[in-house]
Amino acid sequence: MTEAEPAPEKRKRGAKKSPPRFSREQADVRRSMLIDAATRCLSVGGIGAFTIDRICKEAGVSRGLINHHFEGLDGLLVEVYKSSLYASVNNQIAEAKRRRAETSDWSPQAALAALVHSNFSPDYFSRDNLLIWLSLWGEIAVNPRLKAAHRELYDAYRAELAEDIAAVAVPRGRQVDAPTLARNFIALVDGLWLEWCLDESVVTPQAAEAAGFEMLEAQVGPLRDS
Amino acid sequence: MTEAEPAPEKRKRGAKKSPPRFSREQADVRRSMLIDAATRCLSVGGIGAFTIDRICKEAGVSRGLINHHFEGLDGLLVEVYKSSLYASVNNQIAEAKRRRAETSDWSPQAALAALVHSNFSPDYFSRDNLLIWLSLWGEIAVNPRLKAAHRELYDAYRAELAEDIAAVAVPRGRQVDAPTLARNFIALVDGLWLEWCLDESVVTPQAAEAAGFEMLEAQVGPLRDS
DNA sequence: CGCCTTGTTGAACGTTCGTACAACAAGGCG
DNA sequence: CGCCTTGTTGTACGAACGTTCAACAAGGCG
Repeated sequence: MTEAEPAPEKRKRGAKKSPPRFSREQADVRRSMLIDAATRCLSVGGIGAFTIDRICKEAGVSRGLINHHFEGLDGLLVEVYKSSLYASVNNQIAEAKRRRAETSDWSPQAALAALVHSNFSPDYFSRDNLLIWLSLWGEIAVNPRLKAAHRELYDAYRAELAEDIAAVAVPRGRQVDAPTLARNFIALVDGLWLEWCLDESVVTPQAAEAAGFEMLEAQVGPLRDS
Repeated sequence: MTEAEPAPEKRKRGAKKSPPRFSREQADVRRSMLIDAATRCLSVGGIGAFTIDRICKEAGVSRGLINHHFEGLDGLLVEVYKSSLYASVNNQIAEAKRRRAETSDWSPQAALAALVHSNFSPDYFSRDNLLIWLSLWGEIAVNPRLKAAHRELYDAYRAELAEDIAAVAVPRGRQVDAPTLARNFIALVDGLWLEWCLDESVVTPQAAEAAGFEMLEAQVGPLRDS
């Protein structure tokens, strides 16, 4: 819009060939662009900014493109969920599984500490990211399709965390209700994250991480011995 | 709408006087009706159901009434916040203050236990109620006016909880960081509440209350001695 | 009974929303 | 160079949105 307009009048036949008005992209590339733009809108204006007009303007494309690449706006929202939440959580699960399998390189407590720590990395424990989650939580509570996906995702994450906890507690001879502890830990992290997003003066990411470790260490013993 | 319609045709002059088409209410009464209807809409459909049409239909009044009693739809949202969240939290604070002042009737640990317990009462720890909070959290993160109100409210609640914690810990000779513990407790409760709303199979209100007490008792000693 | 206040109505308006679709053009291919 | 595929555009459309406001009428008062 702000670029220099190249002669608004109709081009004569003899004029030089006009520059391309747009570029064609592979379907995957364009989908990623739209998902990224939609995610950006969410992190700025919440679910109220999740509209065709704003997303397309943010992506720099025309209004018709979302319905060409996705099943309506709802379809795009599901893809944003998968791309943002699903991908990042599944990534955490996959890395945790890998660490727990490599018993030669990773002690159980180091693997658990790494999983806990990853919850508080700036990429994840950020305000932008939380605003996306907050918007999606509000939708998950209402949208059955998202709700089912979210349950499956959280179940997997909770199970992985419980396994990591048990892998530390059992050799130490500690009697721990690992699933319950995992559930409470996740609740604490989400709650601290929420508080931080609504009022950043209440808690720092460092303090939140300390609180998370303290909850676990109270039951399974020290995890941060470095 | 479902009432028997009394003769749709135009009434003749000689006909009996027609029944009132609506009833006039005091401003306070009508405001309460609209706030209640708006709250109901939020608890059912989230922030997406917070529209003039649905709220007025839910309240059984015409579309023009919201703008007559409130400063637009945003004004009504602020009133819903004050009515739902503000009122219930301030109520908890007031009761906690009263209990803590009546040292003859309430021991410090009983007062703290009562405050903790109130977080899990069915009136408060309910799915309907959480959907309202979830909707409002999403708005608080975006709306500066709501954000300021929310910070003030949570600061007051956190301070009261910290005082109740200190009132138990100090006589027992326990060294406790009461403000931090209060903050972590609130985060845990909100997180458990959130998890329960998104997937009720993960946690029960009873289990959530147990988790809350355990977090506090790990630092200040037993609270539930009955 | 008739007036008056004012809570209430409902239509009208301009805006924004999501979707559909015909027209367009970019880039590959022969 | 011209055709063809298909990603992209931009308009059109109906529905729903928030707001405004003139008209209405319910209920109190004299």
